[in-house]
Amino acid sequence: MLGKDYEGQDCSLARALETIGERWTLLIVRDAFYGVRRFSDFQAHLDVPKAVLSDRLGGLVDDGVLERRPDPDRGGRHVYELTAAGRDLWPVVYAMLTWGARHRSPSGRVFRHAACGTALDARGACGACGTTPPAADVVMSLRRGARTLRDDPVAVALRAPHRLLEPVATRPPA
Amino acid sequence: MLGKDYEGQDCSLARALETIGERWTLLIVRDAFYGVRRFSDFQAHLDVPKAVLSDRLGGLVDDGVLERRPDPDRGGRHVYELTAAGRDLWPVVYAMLTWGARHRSPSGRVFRHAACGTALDARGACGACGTTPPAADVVMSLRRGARTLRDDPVAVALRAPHRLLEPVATRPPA
DNA sequence: CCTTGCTAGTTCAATGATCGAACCGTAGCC
DNA sequence: GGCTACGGTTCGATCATTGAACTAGCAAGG
Repeated sequence: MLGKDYEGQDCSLARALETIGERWTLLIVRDAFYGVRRFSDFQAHLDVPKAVLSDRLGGLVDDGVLERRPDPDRGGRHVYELTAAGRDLWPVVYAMLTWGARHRSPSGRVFRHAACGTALDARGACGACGTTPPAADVVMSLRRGARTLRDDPVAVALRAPHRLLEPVATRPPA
Repeated sequence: MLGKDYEGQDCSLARALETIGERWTLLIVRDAFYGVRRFSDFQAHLDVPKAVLSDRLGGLVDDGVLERRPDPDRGGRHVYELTAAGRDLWPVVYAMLTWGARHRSPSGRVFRHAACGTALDARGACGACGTTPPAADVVMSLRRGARTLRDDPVAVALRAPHRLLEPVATRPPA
C-alpha cells in the first residue's frame, strides 16, 4: 500500500493498524498463536511469497510483536515467537475470528477453556468459570466433519486439538 | 494489494480480513461508530483519496457492513450507516483501540458506559455493572489535555463527549 | 574434502493497488 | 441562467505484491 502508515490520524487504532494492518500480517500473528514458529512453516501454511513473509516477520520483530531467536534444535535457523505485546493481540484475533464465523462463513474450529473444557463465548470468556482466559489457556480443536482444504504440515498438525502458543510439531520426531 | 483475498485459508479470520482487512477500511468503520455518515465527512476526517473511499464504501455496502440510504435532510445525497453486522464489529474495533493505546501510543480518548459513566476495561466491559455494553451504550470523550492535531469538522465535533453511533453534527444547524 | 539437500532468505521483472489532482453530473439557491 | 456544494469518476505516476529464480549457511553422507 502506498504509504503504509496513517500519520494524520491521532488515534490508537491507526497506530495499531500501522503494525498489524498490512496484508498477511494478522494471519501471521494468528499462526503464531497456533504455535507456528519457523519461516518455512509460515510459508507453507499461508502460501505467502517469501519476500513478503520476510518483510512482515521483520516488521513484527521491529515492532516488538514477535521475537526472533536461534532455533534450539537446529532444524531451521531461527524461530519466531510472540512477545508479551504480541500475546496481547489475542482479543483482536479472537474478535475477528468470531465476527468472521458469525457473518462470513461458519468456523470449523472451536476454542475451549483448557481448565474446564467449556467453549468460549463471543467475547472470549468462559461461561463456566466466569473468567476470560489468556491465549495460553485456550485449546483449539476442529469440529467434527469440518472440511479440511489444506494439507500442508501445519494444517495437518492442527487437526488434532492443540493448546495455543504451544509449538506445533510439523516434523517427524527424530 | 495483489489479490485482496485469502482464498487458500480455510479460516474465519481470513474471511473477516477479506471484508475489513484492506487499507483504510477499519478506519472507515471506526468513523462510522463515531457517527460519521457522509462521504465528504469521511474524506475530510481520513484524508483518504476519494477514489479509494468510494471503493471501500462500496465494498462495505456490498458486504453488508454499511447501508447506503438517501440523506433525509438533503445536505448530501446519501448517508452510510452501520448495519447490525457492522455494529458487531465493535469488539474488533475496541480491541484494536485498546492494544494500540497500550503498546503504541496512549490514547487521548476514553470510552465510558453511558448508563453509569464508568470507563470500560480492556475487554470492553463495565466493571461497575458487570456488563459488556454494545457500542450504542458507549460514550466517547477526550481526556483533558489531549493533543488535537486535526481540525476538520469531524475532529472538531468529536471534541465534545459523544455517544457512539449517534450522527455527528458537522454542519452548522440551519 | 566434496557433494547433496535443507532452511532461510534476497533479487528481479511483471502486475496490481494506491495516490493526488483534475474532471464530471446533479441538486439547490440566487 | 449562473453559481456553488456535494458526491463521486477518471487518469497518469508511484508504490506494493507476486512468483520464480537465485544465493547463502549449515549438516550429513560418502
